[in-house]
Amino acid sequence: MKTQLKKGTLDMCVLAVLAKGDSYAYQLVTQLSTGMDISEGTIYPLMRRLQQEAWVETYLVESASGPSRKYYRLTTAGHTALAAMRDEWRSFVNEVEAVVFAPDASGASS
Amino acid sequence: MKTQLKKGTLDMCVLAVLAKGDSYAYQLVTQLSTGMDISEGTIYPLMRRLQQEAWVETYLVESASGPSRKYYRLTTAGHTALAAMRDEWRSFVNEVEAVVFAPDASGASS
DNA sequence: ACAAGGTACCTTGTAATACAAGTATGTGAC
DNA sequence: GTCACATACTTGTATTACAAGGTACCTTGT
Repeated sequence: MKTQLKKGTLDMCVLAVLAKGDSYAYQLVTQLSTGMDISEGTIYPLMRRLQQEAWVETYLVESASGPSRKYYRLTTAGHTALAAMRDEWRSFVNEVEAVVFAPDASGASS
Repeated sequence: MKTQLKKGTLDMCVLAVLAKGDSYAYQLVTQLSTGMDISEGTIYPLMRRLQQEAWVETYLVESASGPSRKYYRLTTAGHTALAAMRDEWRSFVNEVEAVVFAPDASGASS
């Protein structure tokens, strides 16, 4: 999958997944890897950014099958940010498609 | 407009505009700046990339109002690449929206 | 007890790309 | 002669995704 297209969308995707329920980084990689394809080297810096923006907060939970898991929970600001990102994403997609799938572009035989 | 979202889409947008008719960089900036917002510092390196991929070819046309214009014309390979990009864009949007606008995400209580 | 393998965390360094700011040249207006 | 505009181009900076590596915990086999 094209790396460049993902730029700026992964934070929105992660926030959207967290909106459905708390999770931890390793699991997010697993969940999002079906389809979106995100890797560990990406998620950890990303989670730190989200936390620095105060969009998520963390708590530790012990695991029976490995080290403690650091769960992330969406804050109120996180929900707000997610909503804004969804809007921005929608407008962006509309603008791109207005250019790329313009009525005149390919179909007509002129 | 969010810079990061544009990553990887501008080349597709430029190819799509060129599919409707030849143009030169300065004009592309003007056209795409209504909506997409692309800047000169972006377009010139981008055009060179497109040319290196052999997706566009150039020819010079003298202008009565300034330096000669370097027009870009889509090659056959360029049309093919544009079609592939459109497909990839569509799948990408679908995958993102499957995550971000998932049925379960925001509406339900509980 | 020890090795192996999966879970889970995190940190480098690298590549791609968009942009602001600057350089240069031609043309016409004042 | 200077100013503004059209047009081409360059350089340096920021953001981000990723591969590759490293640490630590826990279970299972031997």
